[in-house]
Amino acid sequence: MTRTNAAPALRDSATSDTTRVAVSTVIFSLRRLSDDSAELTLPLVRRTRDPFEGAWALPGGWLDVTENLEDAASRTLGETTGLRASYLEQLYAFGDVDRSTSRVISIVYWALLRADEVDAQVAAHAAAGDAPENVEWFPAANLPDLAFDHTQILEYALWRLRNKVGYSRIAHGLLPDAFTLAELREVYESILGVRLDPANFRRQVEHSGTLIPTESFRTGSHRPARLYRYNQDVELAERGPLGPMFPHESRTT
Amino acid sequence: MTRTNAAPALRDSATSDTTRVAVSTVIFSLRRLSDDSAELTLPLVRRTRDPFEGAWALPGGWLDVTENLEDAASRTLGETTGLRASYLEQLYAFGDVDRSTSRVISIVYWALLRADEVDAQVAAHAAAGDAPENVEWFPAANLPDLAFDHTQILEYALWRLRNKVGYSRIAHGLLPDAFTLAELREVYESILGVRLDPANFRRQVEHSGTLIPTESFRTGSHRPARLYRYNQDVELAERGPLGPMFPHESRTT
DNA sequence: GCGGTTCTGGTCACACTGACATTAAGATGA
DNA sequence: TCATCTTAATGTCAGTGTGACCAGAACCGC
Repeated sequence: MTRTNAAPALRDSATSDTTRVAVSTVIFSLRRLSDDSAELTLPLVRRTRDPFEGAWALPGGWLDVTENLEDAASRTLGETTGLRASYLEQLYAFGDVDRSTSRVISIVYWALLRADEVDAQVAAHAAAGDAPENVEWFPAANLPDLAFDHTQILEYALWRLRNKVGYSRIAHGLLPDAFTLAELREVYESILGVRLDPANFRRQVEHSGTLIPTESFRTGSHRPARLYRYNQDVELAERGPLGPMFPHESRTT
Repeated sequence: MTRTNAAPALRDSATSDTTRVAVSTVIFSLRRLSDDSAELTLPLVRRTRDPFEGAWALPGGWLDVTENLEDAASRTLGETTGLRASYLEQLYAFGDVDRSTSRVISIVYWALLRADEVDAQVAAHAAAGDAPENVEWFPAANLPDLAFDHTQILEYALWRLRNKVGYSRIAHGLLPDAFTLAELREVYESILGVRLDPANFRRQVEHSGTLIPTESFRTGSHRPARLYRYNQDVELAERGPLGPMFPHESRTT
């Protein structure tokens, strides 16, 4: 768990003239703020090797010859966060000649983690005092300078996330099994950076057929809100002929 | 012009255990049929080397260490067709371990070629008798068996094209500078495989602000149709932070 | 009980769209 | 010459989805 690879690291920057392939992942989750609003966050890894040593970078690593691209993304995602993604999609292949000191093709994925799982994991690490070295969560709206072209990569990932949230159901990937409509709406609001009308939001999302109402309610300081579950029969996002996201698993979860 | 590379060819299938990077491109254009309808077509390259020798494959080749990904796609596209793409976009990076006899990562692009330029090029080759060896155009609806996983790649490219045609202006990439609304509608119809109402189509596309009416008309067997030009101020497709498609060029065309 | 806040359901106007009717304008053939 | 055919272009109408907004329901804390 404590072993983490910062992507595009170079063993040997000058000698080799071959092209190497790295896989990195932009990992999104939500963090609850003190004022009870939510904020988009993502984990970064501090580089420990030569180019950009000490700088923050996307989690990732070299592609193993015997490893599928998506598996590499899942693996490094697990190594940095200890979790499994609720959504994982290829973002883009970056391969400009001058993006690193040697020729590196970075195949970048982006992922969503359930906010509750991240909170639990972080709390567990804090309790045990074994928080992973060199990994830190940053608010997506306020990032440090990043190594290589990772700033542009992240910008593009954010753009894709904001776009996709508008025409798919990926927002559910940040929430636990059961959630209120207000919580779901808050996900949209923190990703898009806008405020949505609660009544209209309810109408749309209820009418979409992706939610299953439960008989439970979330009780708070005000009128209790009904809890909903996500309809597992509906894909989080249409992927076309690339098929379902995790064909290796049974869909019984 | 006659030199063509079929993508993922292997010099040596067994010995090397390194990962190699290839760039392939799915090239779409339109062909006018005898019944005066239009058909989506694409060029394929016949493989001349060991794995899948003799089979049809996507145009492409190995990535040069000193070459950007998009440049490699442009280059092989030019080598197979002798033309420049009016639209070029990265499709996906395919990298499953078992997709070839050795480990090959294929970064696939897809492109649109103007139908008139393709027609002119094909006619010129026919006249000069120097038609490129091992290159043939196939209707997208009726393709032969392809080498490697290229059939799935092509299916995905078609899916992306059909999707994108619905929310962007890429259809213009298949047409010459001036065109009638009926011709533009025909592009949509042959890509989507549906028939569109001429009146409603006109309303939508006119209202979108991407067309500039000219004072010329196309005269045929019936009432002449006004010719339109594409509004160059509008991008064919929104690309987000990846920026404009060809930042190297001036936009004065 | 009362005020405050959120949840939930509803109304209304507006924009967009699909279906369809109608006129304009040229080509063709009797 | 002129009726007919076909496509171009404009217009109408009903149904749908959406943003803005209102109002009652339900609970908390005082």
